Amino acid sequence: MVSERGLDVLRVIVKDYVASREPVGSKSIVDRHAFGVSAATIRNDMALLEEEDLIVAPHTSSGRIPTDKGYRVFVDHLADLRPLSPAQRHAIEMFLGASADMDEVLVRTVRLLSQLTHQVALVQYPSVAHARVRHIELVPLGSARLMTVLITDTGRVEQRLIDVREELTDLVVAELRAKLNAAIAGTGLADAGTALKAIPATFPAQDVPVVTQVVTSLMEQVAAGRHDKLVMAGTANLVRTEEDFSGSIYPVLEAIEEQVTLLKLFGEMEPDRTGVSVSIGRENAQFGLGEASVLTTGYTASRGELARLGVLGPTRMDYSNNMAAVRAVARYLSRLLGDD
Amino acid sequence: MVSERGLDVLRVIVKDYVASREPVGSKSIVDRHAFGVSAATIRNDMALLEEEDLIVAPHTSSGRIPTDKGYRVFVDHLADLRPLSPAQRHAIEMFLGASADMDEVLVRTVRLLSQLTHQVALVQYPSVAHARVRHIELVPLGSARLMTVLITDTGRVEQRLIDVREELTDLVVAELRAKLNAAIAGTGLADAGTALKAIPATFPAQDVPVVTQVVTSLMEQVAAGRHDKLVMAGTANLVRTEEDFSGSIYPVLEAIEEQVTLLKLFGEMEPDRTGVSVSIGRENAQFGLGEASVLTTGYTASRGELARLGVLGPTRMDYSNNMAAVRAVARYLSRLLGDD
DNA sequence: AATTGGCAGTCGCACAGTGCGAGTGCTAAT
DNA sequence: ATTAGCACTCGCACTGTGCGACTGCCAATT
Repeated sequence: MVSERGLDVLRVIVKDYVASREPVGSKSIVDRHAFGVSAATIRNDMALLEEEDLIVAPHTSSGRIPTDKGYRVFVDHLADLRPLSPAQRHAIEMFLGASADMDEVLVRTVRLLSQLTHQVALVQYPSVAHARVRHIELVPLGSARLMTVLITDTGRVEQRLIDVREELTDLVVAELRAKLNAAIAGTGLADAGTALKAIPATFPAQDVPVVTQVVTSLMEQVAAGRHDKLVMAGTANLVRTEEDFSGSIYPVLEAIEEQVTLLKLFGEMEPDRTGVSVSIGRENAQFGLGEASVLTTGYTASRGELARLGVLGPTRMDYSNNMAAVRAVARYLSRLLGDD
Repeated sequence: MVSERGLDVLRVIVKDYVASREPVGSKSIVDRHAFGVSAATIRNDMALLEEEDLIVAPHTSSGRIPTDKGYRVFVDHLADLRPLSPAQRHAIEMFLGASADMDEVLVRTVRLLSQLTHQVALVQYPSVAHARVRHIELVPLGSARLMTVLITDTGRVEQRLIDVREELTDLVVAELRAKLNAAIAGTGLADAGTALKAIPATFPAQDVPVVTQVVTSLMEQVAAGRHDKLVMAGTANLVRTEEDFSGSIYPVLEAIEEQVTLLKLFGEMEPDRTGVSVSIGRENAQFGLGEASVLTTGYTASRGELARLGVLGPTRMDYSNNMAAVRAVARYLSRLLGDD
């Protein structure tokens, strides 16, 4: 069994390794930290830790580095949620200053988070699942193309192009627009589908096919509106930490560009005791991110909608600082977007 | 003076170097290409080319590699616009199949382009400068916050958040919405500002301050709507070509994330004889991209609006293929978005 | 005048050999 | 349980060396 002091040893191994990127040996531990025991004792503790698979020696007679399991124990039991530095608080305050449109807010948030953590930052758009339709707009583009715009009361805007097979006169467009808005403005996205179905029948026979096409597309759009979007910043930071990935960071960058993967990962993560959910190393292997860790937490947008934000970086990252930053930014963003 | 054959030599040096990433020597040239002369003759030509600063030897007695100037001459005079391979054409056709909303189209386009070229691909959103206002929507969020949505007839949607200082009743919002739409629906973005100014005066005195605030914000939004946006894909490709950048690719990735930089660069590039504009190596030094090349061309969105798309990669890239791909994708996108 | 074969000279690079130092595990003593 | 001592293991940085690729120049050839 690993002793109390043994866990302290694990803690400093994680900290020192994260800071220096070098395997840490028993000697350097007693030098840098006041343990009050000799190096040999530390060595015994380290042997225990290695038996428990919490640390490994990359090669005979070098210092030890934490395993994924070691990081897990560190995060769950040992990490002190270090409060943000004054400089970091200042950065958040600065950012809070101006508010613009929603896209802009999320872009600024994600940049802020990436600067605070020096990692890749991710912010999920608020979900539209519980939103209500605020307005539908039809925009004819040329003679055979129509753009539909769906605005929800949570501020989400979805647009879509339709190639209409038959001529669509301005008159029909205007009528359709009016009827659509009358029918579904105010209804929840979940119910909008049924409200739409009845519309085509109210048109003269010769317009039914084309109107049906438009309405069908709109129904698809309503259904598809639930898929989520991500904004991202700080991919350059991945390069900075390149040495922490054994092979190339190419597959990591690929996984990141494939947002679907990340969204799935986001979906699977549940918050832990600190409110920040952490997924470490091989726990992400199925997503091609076996050497990366992901920290996320939720934030609330308007109308109580929940979405997530977080950071992604090498397994060897500063969990204490990054967890604190993620939590702080989520709070600020919630306040900024919330209903008050 | 560089002879006709000398230029041929430059051409094969560029081609071979791009393909192999290794300095090319006189021997390998006569081996791989049927020049009908001996290596010594090629050596003489190469000495000439070096005098003209078109190629250099990275170190004594190694093969030669093209200079930026060499690439420039290659692009301007020697590159054959190789037609796309059947596989590439196929990829474009596949992509053409489905059409969805505008964001979706641009995202798919940029991914396609990055796959065709194996470089970072960039697509600029169509400019809104000449657009007309189609609809304005006001969405109250909570009690003290309002979201404004501006839809143009080119399919661009701009949204923005306002913190209203005073209570804004639903009644006032509805009235304001109606008046706004009556006043500026159909006017060009350029004229919208003046049309808006008169609105606040038509409200009862106690509502004037808050209405003025909303209208002012909208005017800003109209003015700001001209700033452009980029979508991007394939940053992972930069990592693949990392060896082509002398230092780290970190500054390159940073410059790319700073979209303002790229937009400025886009703005400065004029198409050349082939319709594709090329900026090579140190020509981009002011943007932190001194070891990169950028190929762009224009495409036309609906209503004849012009925007640009292109790729960015290491100076040592396959210009022939990439120029062809950029041109082909621009054509397809123009057809897809065009008025017909 | 252009081209060619020959030849000496240069220099990067891959490779093997070596010594150093950091760190470990084990054991016997406290 | 803790400690000092010690033999042992390896990674790593350094060095020297031989090889090969390529060039530039020159005298001979067409």
